[in-house]
Amino acid sequence: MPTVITQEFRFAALAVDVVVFTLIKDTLHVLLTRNIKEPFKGIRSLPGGLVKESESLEMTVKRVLAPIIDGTGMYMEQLYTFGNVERDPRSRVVSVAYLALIPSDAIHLFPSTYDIDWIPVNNLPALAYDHTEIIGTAVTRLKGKLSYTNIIFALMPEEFTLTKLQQTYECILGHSIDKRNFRKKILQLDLVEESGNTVKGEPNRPAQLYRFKKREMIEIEML
Amino acid sequence: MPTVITQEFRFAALAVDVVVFTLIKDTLHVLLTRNIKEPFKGIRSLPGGLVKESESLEMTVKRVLAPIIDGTGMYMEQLYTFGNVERDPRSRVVSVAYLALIPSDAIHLFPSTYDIDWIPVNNLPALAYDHTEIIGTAVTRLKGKLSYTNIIFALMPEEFTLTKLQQTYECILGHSIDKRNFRKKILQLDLVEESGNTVKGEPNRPAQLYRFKKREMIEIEML
DNA sequence: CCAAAAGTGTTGGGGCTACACCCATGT
DNA sequence: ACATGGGTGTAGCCCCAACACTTTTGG
Repeated sequence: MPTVITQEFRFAALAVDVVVFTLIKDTLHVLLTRNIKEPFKGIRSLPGGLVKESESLEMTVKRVLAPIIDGTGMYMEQLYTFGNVERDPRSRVVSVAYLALIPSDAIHLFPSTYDIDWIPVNNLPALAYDHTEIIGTAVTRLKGKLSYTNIIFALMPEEFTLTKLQQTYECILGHSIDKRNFRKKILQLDLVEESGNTVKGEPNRPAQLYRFKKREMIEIEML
Repeated sequence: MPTVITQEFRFAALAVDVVVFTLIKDTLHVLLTRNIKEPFKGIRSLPGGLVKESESLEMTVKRVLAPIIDGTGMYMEQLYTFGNVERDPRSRVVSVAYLALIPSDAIHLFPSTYDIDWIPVNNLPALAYDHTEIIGTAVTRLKGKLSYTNIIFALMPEEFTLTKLQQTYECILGHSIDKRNFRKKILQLDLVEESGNTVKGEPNRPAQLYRFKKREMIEIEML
């Protein structure tokens, strides 16, 4: 690399795009905004923004999300960098995509001038840029991580029933799981503990509530 | 994002750094160059370079490697993007790191004015920038992929013995594997076939040579 | 004939899958 | 009492891990 980096190499803008997933009514949803300016006016896209000179990539992600959702304690990881020459029609923009997960009880959007919504990933409209591809990459990553990490904790509220946990796996993986085997496996892995509380007010036997012992990602053979 | 991307956002240079691994004498080696200019004169670093305006990231990787090694048919994947503000003392440089693998019979370096060598990953010298961290990330990725893909093909020559294949797994994973179980598993996965040739000229029983049926990466439960 | 690495089967145990009924509550 | 989801155990099978000796060649 050259000793001095000339202006010739500062042609690209650097952006982040964030794929925020959550679970709504047993369906995986992604956070989308609607562009208010050309060249994609009216078309939906992922929340994102240009990196500023004094910001790390993670800082940019937090800044971009701050006006939209409460990202406190949110799980976040770098997903992939999309650098095709033609991916942004305005000029060369290289985008570092991030994957973020928030629990289903923290999905409330802040009041905003932006037009922002949760959209089911299985029913996406046409999106700006290469954002359809980015979301596809994110879904693949999430599915993969479900089977060798405890990442699912990042989609669950503080307390939850084992049935709810199982449904979460099922609707992301796209296939059903045997109830007894699932419970044996989860309990044996020793990742959750009873909270002592139960679900009340339903016309059936009240379910035991559980919580994760640790809310940090570890690698472990799951399903 | 703004409609027009002003010069204010074009502060960063974009670079690629490539972690090229190969196997030499049953040890994982990485390709390192020695810097000939400040601020890291004399210090080793990964081969890399600044992305040009008309290049995709992959094109930059190929251009950077072309004078050094024959990368024809080389396996390559994007590894991670390193974007800390202070990672390059000269100015803001965001680097997209790539992981590349080449077979042990294709490691010959092109004659070059650069000072380039294969260095064992377990015995790295101090490196420039955050390149030690990048190599660490690459080793972790490689180990992980060994267990759920057939990626090892990218480190093997066209023909090889099963013992050699096993040794390759062992020295990357860092633990030994039972010979009979290993051979059962590999043959059952149906990834390799006998080439018909045998090793000649050794003072012991000649080993059968095998080749991979397909030299492209697939996901499959390995070890 | 000796040294060196190649090649080959079996057995036991643990984990996964498949499967059906009783329980506790609200109405 | 009934409707609804919660909660539980077992048996067969498959896969994995552990383990040692014979074979083939060159010198």
